[in-house]
Amino acid sequence: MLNVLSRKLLLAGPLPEEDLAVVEGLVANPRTVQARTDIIDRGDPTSNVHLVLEGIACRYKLLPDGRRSIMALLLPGDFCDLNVAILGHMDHAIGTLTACTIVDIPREAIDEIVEKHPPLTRALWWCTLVDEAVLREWLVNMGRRRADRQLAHFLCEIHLRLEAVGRRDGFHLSLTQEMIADLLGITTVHAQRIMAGLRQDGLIAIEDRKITVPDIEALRDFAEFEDDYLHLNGSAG
Amino acid sequence: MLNVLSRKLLLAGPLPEEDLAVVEGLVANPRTVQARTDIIDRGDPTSNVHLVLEGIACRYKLLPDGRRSIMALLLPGDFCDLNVAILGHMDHAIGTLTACTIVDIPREAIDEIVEKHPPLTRALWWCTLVDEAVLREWLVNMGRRRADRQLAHFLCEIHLRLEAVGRRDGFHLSLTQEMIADLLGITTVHAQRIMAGLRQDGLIAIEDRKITVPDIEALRDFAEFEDDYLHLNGSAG
DNA sequence: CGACTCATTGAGTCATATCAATTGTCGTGG
DNA sequence: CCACGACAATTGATATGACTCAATGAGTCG
Repeated sequence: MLNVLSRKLLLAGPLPEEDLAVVEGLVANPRTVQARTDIIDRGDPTSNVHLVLEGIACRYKLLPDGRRSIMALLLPGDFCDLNVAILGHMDHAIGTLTACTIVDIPREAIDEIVEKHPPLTRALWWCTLVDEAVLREWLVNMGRRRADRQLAHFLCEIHLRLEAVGRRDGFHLSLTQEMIADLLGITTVHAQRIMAGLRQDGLIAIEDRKITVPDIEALRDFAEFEDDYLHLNGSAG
Repeated sequence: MLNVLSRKLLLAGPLPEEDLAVVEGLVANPRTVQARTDIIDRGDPTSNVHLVLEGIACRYKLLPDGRRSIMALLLPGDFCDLNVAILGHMDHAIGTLTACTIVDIPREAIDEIVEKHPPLTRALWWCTLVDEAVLREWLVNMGRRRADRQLAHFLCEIHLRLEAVGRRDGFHLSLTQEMIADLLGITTVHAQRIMAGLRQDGLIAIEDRKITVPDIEALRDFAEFEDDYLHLNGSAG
């Protein structure tokens, strides 16, 4: 059974046995981090590379007035700061939303991969490009879709991303309404409103603060969701 | 006098003479492209690399209902698709907003740089990371700022980015209200409204469809603009 | 005295209502 | 393509009450 990171990297295309072994070796000494805890703060110098093994983390910024904006969700298999070392400092913070398992990877391990394992390097590169593509789609989502469709679109994406690394298991998302509001760029009150709407329409179900999707196809239709931006079709290269 | 690309790459840090010469060599056989013309279409396989020498281009997507979302502005010195070759296909289109001068760079030239010129490779990498940082800031901008402040913030960014590559010359931006609306995720009518508002407050001036900024400091204050995300301080590494 | 129950409290979250601000839609004319 | 007006829809601001859950501390029983 492969770990999440291997599963994710294989989405970019096949990897030689040797490289896969290297990947498996990277995931060592995981540590647990509580929910709502910063992993990296804005302004920090860039040090180790962090990988999410379990749970949900996010990139975020705080505005002068205290409001928060979440710019990316980091799911199992996602790197927090693979390449930010090139930039001198972090221009945003990274924190957990739920309890997480994190692996710290020494930057030298990455450097060695870049030197000695071209196929694996390519896979890592692929990851960062997909992250960027997701960011672009979020921008479209935020700019051109109403909050209810935006949430639907977002849920479709997370559903697919979790499935891609083998973490579907029924797909239940456990985020507070405040977190969802910060994700969608709306207020918590409005988040409540649109969630109530989607629930009434049977597009989502909520029990015990967990969101589930009874009919993913219906939700995709509602959101006008097209998944090409996630580049999961393995047509890399 | 260095060309725009050299100026931009030097923002990442110093480069050896040899690498600078390579950069200068890249910029050959520029061609002119009319305003509102696609350079690359969504779904296209990835081929040559394109570089903007003059004018303004953008990344954009079209929604099923025909609305457009502009996700990035490509200014002189910006690459259109430096690294997208890793992904099999373009998930968005790239088109000109104003008339542009474009250089087509064979992908092999990039491959050679990656093989033989580590400092230059690092500079190219820096470019893509800054692009991503800008994308994140746009997401914050769109999610958490009112349209007028959002426009102000956007103008501050363009001002700085043009200045960084030596293209300030008074800073006049010549975009239609529709383009600005597609940039900010609003309607053209609303774009008209907020532009009228900023003009009334003396924060921008418009003449002959060109936006100018009489007092950049006042605009920065209004937008609560912080420029750290552009990583122009040369503290790379 | 120690272990246990069980109100009380307070923080955090969710649900809902009302009113206001922002933004979209449509239409008209320059 | 820009300007502007009138009206509608979406979203924000503010307030209130219900609910959960953990922490606290008083009281009870062994």
